[in-house]
Amino acid sequence: MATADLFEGVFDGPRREEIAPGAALLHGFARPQERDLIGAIEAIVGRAPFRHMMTPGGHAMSVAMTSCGRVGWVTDRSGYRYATHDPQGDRPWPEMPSVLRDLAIGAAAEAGFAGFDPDACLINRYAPGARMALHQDRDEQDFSAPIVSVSLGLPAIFQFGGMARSDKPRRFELRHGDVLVWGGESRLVYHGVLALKDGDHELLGRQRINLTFRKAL
DNA sequence: AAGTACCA
DNA sequence: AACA
Repeated sequence: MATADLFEGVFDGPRREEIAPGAALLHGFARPQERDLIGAIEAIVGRAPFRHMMTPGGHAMSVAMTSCGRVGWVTDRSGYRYATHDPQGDRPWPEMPSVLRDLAIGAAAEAGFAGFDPDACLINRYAPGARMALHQDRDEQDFSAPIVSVSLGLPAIFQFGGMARSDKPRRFELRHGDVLVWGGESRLVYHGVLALKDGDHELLGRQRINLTFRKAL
């Protein structure tokens, strides 16, 4: 039996996988802070609840969203944009907690993007069946900053494509504690998430929570 | 400038 | 599951 088999299914510390130029999958990077991250998310959601936003085409998104930080990403019939205030309640978004911000900065540095200074963190909740169609993150002002994506709870299949929507996406499983960073040549790649398979995560139950850090302004 | 992570 |  190979040594690796002895560790099958056992957390053996962070592992970095370069999946494309400028893109790194940091397996298990967020595991040490998992409880603090979940606590911080609960506090944010208490003040800015998850909601299903409307696409410009008038369809409710299957993923429920909220934000924290200087600005949050919003969509409604008038389009996509970053806004300083939560449209539901017209209050500023909750501040970005240090445990979230420091994790994102650390992951970015680990992936080769030292000096990342996120001003927005979009928090996405996937219930079973929720998905995210292939799209680009292009509502930010400065594409020199990477995107940092933290996965918590149930695993999901992430699609990582190319610069053209027609480029066939590759698939990667994103598990609890994984952090995916993409920037540089990969900053504008099309990406998405397949419909979430049902399951029961020991900390988060029947859901996946994704944190996406950006420099929007 | 137009279109958008949506749907069938 | 990907496509038009």
